[in-house]
Amino acid sequence: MQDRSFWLTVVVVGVVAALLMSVTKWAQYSYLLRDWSVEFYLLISGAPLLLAGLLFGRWLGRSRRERQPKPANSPLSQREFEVLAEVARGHSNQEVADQLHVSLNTVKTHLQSIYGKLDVKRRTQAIEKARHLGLLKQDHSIG
Amino acid sequence: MQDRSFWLTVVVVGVVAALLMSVTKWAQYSYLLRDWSVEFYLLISGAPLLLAGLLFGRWLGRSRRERQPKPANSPLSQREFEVLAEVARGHSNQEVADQLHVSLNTVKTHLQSIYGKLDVKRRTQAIEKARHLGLLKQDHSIG
DNA sequence: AACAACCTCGCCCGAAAGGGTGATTTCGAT
DNA sequence: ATCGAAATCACCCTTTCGGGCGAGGTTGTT
Repeated sequence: MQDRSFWLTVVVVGVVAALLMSVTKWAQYSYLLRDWSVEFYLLISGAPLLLAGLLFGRWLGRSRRERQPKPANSPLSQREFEVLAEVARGHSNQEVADQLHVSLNTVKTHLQSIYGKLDVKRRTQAIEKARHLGLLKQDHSIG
Repeated sequence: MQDRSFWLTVVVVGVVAALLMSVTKWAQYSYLLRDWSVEFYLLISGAPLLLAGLLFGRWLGRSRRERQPKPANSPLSQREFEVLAEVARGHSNQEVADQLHVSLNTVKTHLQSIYGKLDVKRRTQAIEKARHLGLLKQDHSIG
């Protein structure tokens, strides 16, 4: 992955590492720490740990996810249904990606298979057909 | 106007004029006509008349058009409602333009004001909101 | 183990949609 | 007569979508 969430993670880790180093530096000036010794490397090693934690959190969030029910006779898979439901609420692909905690490319891939399964060419057609097939409720309500 | 229908008209008129000239030429060779005289200019002057007829037909078709009913309390104008209804059926802007016999730009302009009136940013949102407001029926049915 | 289905993601490209400006015409109300 | 809303259209530019490719990992079934 080389998209938003990746770079977001990089930036976050970078900022946190910088903060940690600043704090260490301050502690040094305040004579709380004598030099860049054990504590420094300990704090710096915290960055990779944080990164690991973030990735693990992402993985966890992806594993046990509250999944909204889908019709049993649906040609769409669970995930595809979730994507289509978000799309039907008027969200953009990016918004759906953020909502479902996946990348933009993943949403687009899901949409491709949705279009294939429903035999349509556009998202609006997919919505209309899904509604026609009883896969979507009449009103998903927007703000 | 400098789009599809314009150039279509130009092409049609051009082809018809060419045909007329060919017929005249043939008549000449067949000794039915002696030279490029009165008949020639008469036929050639038919082209502008045909053009005028086409434009008039277009104007007529635009004037008395069967308009589908719209909710009385709608914030949308008659035409805007028609556009939105077509969009809700899953049609592209170009398809809507063809359906309503207007240009692609006109459809896009209508959509802009629709988005403004419904306070949305995308066509899917407009559909959802209109459905929520009771402006659109649940099922517009697609092929 | 092998297979299919599903979920995830990246990259590239072309088509469609969105956003803004400006303009003309028509028509009804003031 | 003028004023505004509606409808029509063009041109420009940016963003979003759609389509196709490949490619991993997981899960469940045979």
